[in-house]
Amino acid sequence: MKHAMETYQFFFGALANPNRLHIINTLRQGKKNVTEICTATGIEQTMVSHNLKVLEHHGMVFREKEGKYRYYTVNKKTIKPLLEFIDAHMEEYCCKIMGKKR
Amino acid sequence: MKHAMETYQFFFGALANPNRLHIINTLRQGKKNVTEICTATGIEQTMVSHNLKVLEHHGMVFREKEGKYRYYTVNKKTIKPLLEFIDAHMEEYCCKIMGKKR
DNA sequence: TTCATATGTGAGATAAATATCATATGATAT
DNA sequence: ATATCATATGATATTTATCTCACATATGAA
Repeated sequence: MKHAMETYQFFFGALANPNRLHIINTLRQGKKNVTEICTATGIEQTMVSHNLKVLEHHGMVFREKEGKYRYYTVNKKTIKPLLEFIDAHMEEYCCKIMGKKR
Repeated sequence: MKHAMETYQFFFGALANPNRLHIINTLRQGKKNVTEICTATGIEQTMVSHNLKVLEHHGMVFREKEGKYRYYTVNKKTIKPLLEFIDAHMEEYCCKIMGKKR
């Protein structure tokens, strides 16, 4: 059943990256344009653009044009419950693993 | 807030891999030992062992010893709702993306 | 139109994850 | 004790993802 599982690889692959998670996290505070994301996260602009493209393609963020700016918002309907679900999983099955490596 | 996000990278990193997803999928049918996982998935034994180790470390599967066999079970409490949640996300935000690349 | 600011894209360089191989350990049977 | 089957581990080879750089496009201002 490799086929059905490809969907999940697609999904998880989008989120298994520190820069993308950092961007998602900063967008949880509210919508931001690319430059604002850069200053908030300290990530270089072209890297931010590359990663925003991935996130948008995976439905994790949305984009809206405003003049010369592109404002991005996080997909709260997906991200919020997902992160909460993971918190619960980690609490129950991986308590005290983080803090060490991997 | 890179710190809080590391947890999520840890979590997603465990699942963003085709072999590990393949193993998880085959374990959904019921518990299997390593050799059974190999034949069911077609993945080489050492690769299966390496990946099972990762999955166990992340609380995605559990292991129980039975004589010379090690039986693995999937963490249904996490995996089942997670995959269903992703199905819903994909349906709503990524419909018709899969089938193409990435 | 020309310039400055904002953002996006492609390609090569770099880093990280995965696969493979050789071998180790552990258990049961002979 | 030895042989065999089951599983695990470590090191290197290979693949894949990420980062960086040079440049492209787009918008609004001067």
